[in-house]
Amino acid sequence: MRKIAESTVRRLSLYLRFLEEFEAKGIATVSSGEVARRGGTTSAQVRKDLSLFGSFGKRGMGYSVPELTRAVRDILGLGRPYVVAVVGAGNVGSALARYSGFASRGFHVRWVYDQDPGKVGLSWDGLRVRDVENLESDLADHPPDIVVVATPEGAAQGVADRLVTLGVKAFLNFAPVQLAVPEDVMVKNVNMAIELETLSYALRHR
Amino acid sequence: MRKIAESTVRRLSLYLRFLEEFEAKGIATVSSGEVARRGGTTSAQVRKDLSLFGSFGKRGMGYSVPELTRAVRDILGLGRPYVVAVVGAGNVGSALARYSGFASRGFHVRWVYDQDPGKVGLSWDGLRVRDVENLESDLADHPPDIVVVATPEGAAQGVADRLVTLGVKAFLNFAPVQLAVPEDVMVKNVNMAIELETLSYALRHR
DNA sequence: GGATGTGAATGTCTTCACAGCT
DNA sequence: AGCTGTGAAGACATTCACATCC
Repeated sequence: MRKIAESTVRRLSLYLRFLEEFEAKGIATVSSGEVARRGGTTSAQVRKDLSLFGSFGKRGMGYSVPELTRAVRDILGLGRPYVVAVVGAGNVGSALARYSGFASRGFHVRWVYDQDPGKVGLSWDGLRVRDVENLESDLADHPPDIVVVATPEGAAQGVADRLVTLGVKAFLNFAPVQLAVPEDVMVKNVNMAIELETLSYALRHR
Repeated sequence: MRKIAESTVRRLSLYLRFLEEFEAKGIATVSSGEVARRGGTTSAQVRKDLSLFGSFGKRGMGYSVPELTRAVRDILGLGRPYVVAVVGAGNVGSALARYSGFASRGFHVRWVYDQDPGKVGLSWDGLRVRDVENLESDLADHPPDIVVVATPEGAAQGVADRLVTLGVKAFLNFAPVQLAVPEDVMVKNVNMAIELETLSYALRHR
């Protein structure tokens, strides 16, 4: 399949949320315009995004909500569950591990790690915080699909290196460092400082 | 000033982090190539990003770290402090209110609100959680520069409306809804589902 | 009639490549 | 010689507009 822009994937993920709402309300069909209005974009954009993956609508009719929902879920790879590990049981790790929105989309946090003996052994919603020493023994056989890195800055690269060795192919990185990983490993960075600074930039320049 | 792409602003914010590290290490000058390598981009991109705002380097020499750091901080609007309020004292709100990285960049969380009487009155690192009823009486005279919306989905729009009325011009929205606000109000959305789903998309399509 | 799907046109961002300073 | 600053070229993304089909 042809290369798809990340912006397209992000919009599909956004549309999916609306589609799930429509489905929950029992709405049978939607037009590209309705999805667009909800998502703050244009009907042409919605149609183009979808058309990159196939023809899901009926001319004159719009899209069947259940069919399109299933199609988008499938495009996004949500047709199967993902095992997630969180490394770093600080503020961020704690919030993520407890966040129920993850599981409802098929992302199951099965492991939480920390280095601090004061945190190891604590139980969060039935999930025990384990010593980061156990990474290899726990995960060597079945590496998680996705690892959330929520360690302090200094520990992130070392943890990532160990997990890459174990075969982890996708990281969601909250540590404010650029992780160095092999070509075939994906890293998605989330950085609150950047989000706030785009706001401060905008506040200043208007 | 000409319109600057958000991607440029995000990169500048990233460069700033590296510049601050270089400055802390006492490094006097950097080239665009050094910043680029650190940030996973190209030297031409770094020079172009900076040139949109002025000429900060010396040909043949590179950029003075202290001068460039100051310039980028200024571009991003970080020359002054920002008062931040957090609405919603759940997992996300709690993590953000306690996150020390905010204050070090000049973003000072001065207010935390929740609706739940069980949370109101709790003290987090010296910051008392207040009842969301008090929004107007607390903030009418001096609305915060930025409000972090970390409420449940259903409460977000109502809270945003009240804050817009109070004069708030910038929101960082963690609630998974598209907030409707006037033209001159900025909303930056942060949505973990989207981040995870760009990863699941990538895991599926390779 | 009404909404999709899609080439073509437009707009935006990134990369190239080199003149111009130090 | 080395590195910046920047027009020009190229790549990429969005919007337009309309033929096509239900």
